[in-house]
Order: sequence, then structure tokens, then C-alpha cells
Amino acid sequence: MTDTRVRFAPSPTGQIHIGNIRTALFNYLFARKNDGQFIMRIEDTDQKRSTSEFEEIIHREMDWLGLDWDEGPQVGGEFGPYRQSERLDIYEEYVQELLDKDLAYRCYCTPEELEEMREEQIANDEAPRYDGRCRNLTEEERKELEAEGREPVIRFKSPLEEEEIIINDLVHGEVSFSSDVIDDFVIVKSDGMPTYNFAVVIDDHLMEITEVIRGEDHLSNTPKQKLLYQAFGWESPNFAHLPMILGSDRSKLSKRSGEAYVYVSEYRKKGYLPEAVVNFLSLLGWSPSDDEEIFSKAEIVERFSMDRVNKSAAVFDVEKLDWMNGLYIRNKDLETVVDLAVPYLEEEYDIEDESREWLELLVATVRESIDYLAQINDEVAVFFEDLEYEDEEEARETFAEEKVDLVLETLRDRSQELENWEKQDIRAMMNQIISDLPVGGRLFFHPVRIALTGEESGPALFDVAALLGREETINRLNQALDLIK
RNA sequence: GCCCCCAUCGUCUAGCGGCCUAGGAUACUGGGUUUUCAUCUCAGCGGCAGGGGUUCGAAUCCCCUUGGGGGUACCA
Repeated sequence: MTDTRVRFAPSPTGQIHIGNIRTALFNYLFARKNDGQFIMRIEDTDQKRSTSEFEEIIHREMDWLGLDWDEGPQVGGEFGPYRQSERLDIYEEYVQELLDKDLAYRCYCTPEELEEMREEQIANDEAPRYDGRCRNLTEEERKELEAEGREPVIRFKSPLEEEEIIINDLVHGEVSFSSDVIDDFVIVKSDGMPTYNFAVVIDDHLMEITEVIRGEDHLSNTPKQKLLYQAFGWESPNFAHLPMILGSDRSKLSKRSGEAYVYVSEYRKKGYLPEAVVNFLSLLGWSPSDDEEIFSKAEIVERFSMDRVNKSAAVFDVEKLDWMNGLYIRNKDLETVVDLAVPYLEEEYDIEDESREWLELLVATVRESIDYLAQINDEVAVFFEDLEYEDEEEARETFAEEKVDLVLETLRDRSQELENWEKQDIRAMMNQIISDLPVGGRLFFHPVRIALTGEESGPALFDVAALLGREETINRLNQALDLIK
């Protein structure tokens, strides 16, 4: 039995997309579940768009989500190099093999000629495909074309006789294509770089990949690759084409498709927790056999299986992610959440002088009402900024209600006298006032809340008072009293 | 246009011929808890795209229609 070897093969041509990271996740889960190897391969054959910065970004986001790989750039491995741009000599060897077997040929058509051909075919209602005009060039014709300074591409000879190409997909089952729809596709570009369809086959074979797990957008590339495996006489790996992740408008998730963030970095920056993102993503296209859905990565690995991956595309539902992330924020240990929240707080407020204890109380108080860390600054504003009534006129009216002055004065005076300005003591003091005075809870909490925060709603009042501190609490109560003098 | 894939509540999904009067989650609505909001909790709302078959029996199998998605590059 061969060991499971799967790979994640991103191209470093941009920010890493949430759909790509889901593919990475599923590869990771599959590898770990089967005690196999998870390989990272950088597909940087697009010289114009690939950059090393983007490669670093891929690493960074994978690290953030805790998706570690066993072989790849930086970590190394026996099957390297793991960057396609460093494997050019390898591809060359195999291209030569195809050329020698007369399974590939040089094509001198220019992009303009190709474009013209395509347009003509479309105008005639034909499927656009390369017509094979360079397939049988004589030696002389070739020399002539080369003399013109044309840089050829190399094309694969797709079968002339129709044959059925069957892909046995782990998620879709049998999928078949007619070889008629496959034209003589390019395997080496004029700059000497292999194309995706070619390099991927060579690498997956040489790296002994057992399962190719990738997005469904690659399904229609697969017959071309299958042809290549056949040409080399290689056994092809198993394929598993994962359902697409769609935006809220049901089209491919992209920057233009609505409000959802599409790059992993955006989720990181907004303060989504990696555990929550992994958990949420795992449920996009896969489901466990029971009704549970909150899982650690280890639990997902344990339950993961390719036959529970479903076939239909999934809309990325940010609202559900928000709920799940909020759940993680609330359930995580406070210390860690404080550490994570501090950078966000620092962006807007000066918290250098605040004690760790105070920060812990602050975070504990507001974490209940946020979905991601970046939201924290809105919630805590009332503790950092000067008191500002949401509606001063209404505040005045509230304070002017019967007995409210008494409530505010009593609270102010007893606050002055309270021995320990601690959450629990403040709570006891407030409850005592309610039972001592001829007022109900409503006549106490509502005006006091407005006096202390200026707002109609917010965290529990004793938390608010504790966070504000004795002095500021008294100040704000006086400020309210001044309003009705 | 052509090729391929897909089709259960708004959304993520369970369901692999009878356990389905279709289950869970989210969202939404209402109740309770918290003398506010949130959290938590309970309840409600809401779906098998349509049409043909097959079968004693179909959300489940087959066909067609419709709808959605992907591909159709010297991008991956």
C-alpha cells in the first residue's frame, strides 16, 4: 500500500483567496487523517505575475491557520525542488520525450493569428480550438518560420481518433469527456516555461502524489492531464474536485461579488480567530456524520473523509462565520482574548497606562457582544471618550423624572463611601439602593445607564461603573445632576 | 455557441427507496433568563426547481426541461 501524498499547489500571483485556503485545508485534513504527507508546491510558471512577496503571503496565512506542510520550499524534502521555476530542466527532459515520441510539436502561430482563428471559428458557430495548422510542418517550413524570428510554443498532439476520457473522481464519481473537445494544447510557452497542464502532471507524478485534491474549476482541465499521463505511460493519481465557494450573488467568490472578504488576510486583520475560520471552512463542502459543528482542527481531522464531501457549490455565508467566530471569542480563555484584542485597542486608544486587570475586565465585559476583534473599538468607546449623550434632550427628560434626582444623588454619595470599588461590591451597593429607595429597577438602571454612558443600552452597569472607576462614575453622575439643576 | 459539473429551508447542510408529517445550524420572529443590550435558553417561521417515468412505495433511481456554476488562454 502506498503512502498518502497530497499537495497544495498555489501560484504566487496574488493575495491568497479564501477558496484556495479551503482547498489547502482539505488537502491538509486528508493528509493528516490518512497519516500521509502534505506537500506545498509553488506553481510560479507565470513569470509576469508571480512574485516572492506573494509566496511569503501564502506561507503567512497558512501559518496563521496552522496548516503545516511536510515538504515544500523552505522545509525541503526528497522530491524537490518545490518551486516549478526551479524545475525547468526536469520539464525539458519530458518535453523532449514527447517530441521524440512524436506526441508533441512546435507551433509558430502568433497570438494574433490565434486570435484571428478564434474569432473566425466563433463567427462560424464552431467551438474555438486550435486547428493544428503547425502539426505537420516540413523541416523547411519550420526553418522559414524560425528565420522570421518566431519563438515557437510546443503543443501536445491530442488524439485524432475520438476516444472517451474517463476521470474517476473521488467526489463526483465517473466523469467522461470526449477527446474531440480537446485541441492540441500548449505545453511549453514561447518563453520556455511549461504551462500549468503540463507541469502539474510531471510534478504530481514525480512527487508521487496519490490524490490530487483541488477546486472544481480544474475539472475541465483534467482530461488534458489524463491524456498526458497516458502519453507518458504513467498511472494517474486519484482526483477529487472540491465544490466551488460562491459569493452571496452565487457567482465565483471574488472582490466584485459583494460584501464578503475574499482574501484570507482580510479575515486575519478583522480579528477572526484561526480556529473559527478553519472550523467554518471545513463545513463548506464537507459535513460530519452527526449534527455537531463546533470542532477543533484535531476533531475535524478525526472525522474527515472524502466521501462526506458534497458535490454542490456553497455560498460563503459571512453571517454564519460571524456567529461562529463570536462563539470562539466568548469561549476562549480570557487571557488570550485580551492579548489578541490589545493590538486593536492600541490602534484607537491610549491604553499604555491601563492595568492588565482593567483590560481584562474591559475585554470580559465587551466580548459578549462582538463577532470579531476589530469590532471591539466601537464597544469600548464609552470608557475612553468623554461622556456624550446620544440625545441630550431626552437624557434631561429622563433625569427630570420623579425620584431620579434622588437615585442619582444616592448613588453618587454611596459611591463616595464604598470601601472597595470592585465589581461585586458595586453590584451589591446598587441592589441595596434599589431596595432602600422607593423605586423599581427601571427607574434606577435606565437613568443611571444614560448618566454613565450616555446611551440606552450597553454592558451590565456594575461592570460599566467598575471600568469607569470611582472618580469618573461620580463625575458623570454630577454631570447628570447639573443637567436638571 | 460548445464541453463539464451541480440542484433539499434566504444561507451552510443531514438524507445514499419505506425510519421524512424532511433533521440540525445560521439568519429572522416571539417567549424566558439577565431589572437594559448582548450572551444563554425555549418556541415559531421557512425547503425537496418543474414535468415525465421506474416501483407496492421516491427528496432519494432514470429521462427531459429549467435554473445555477465552472471551463473553453502562450493564467493557474
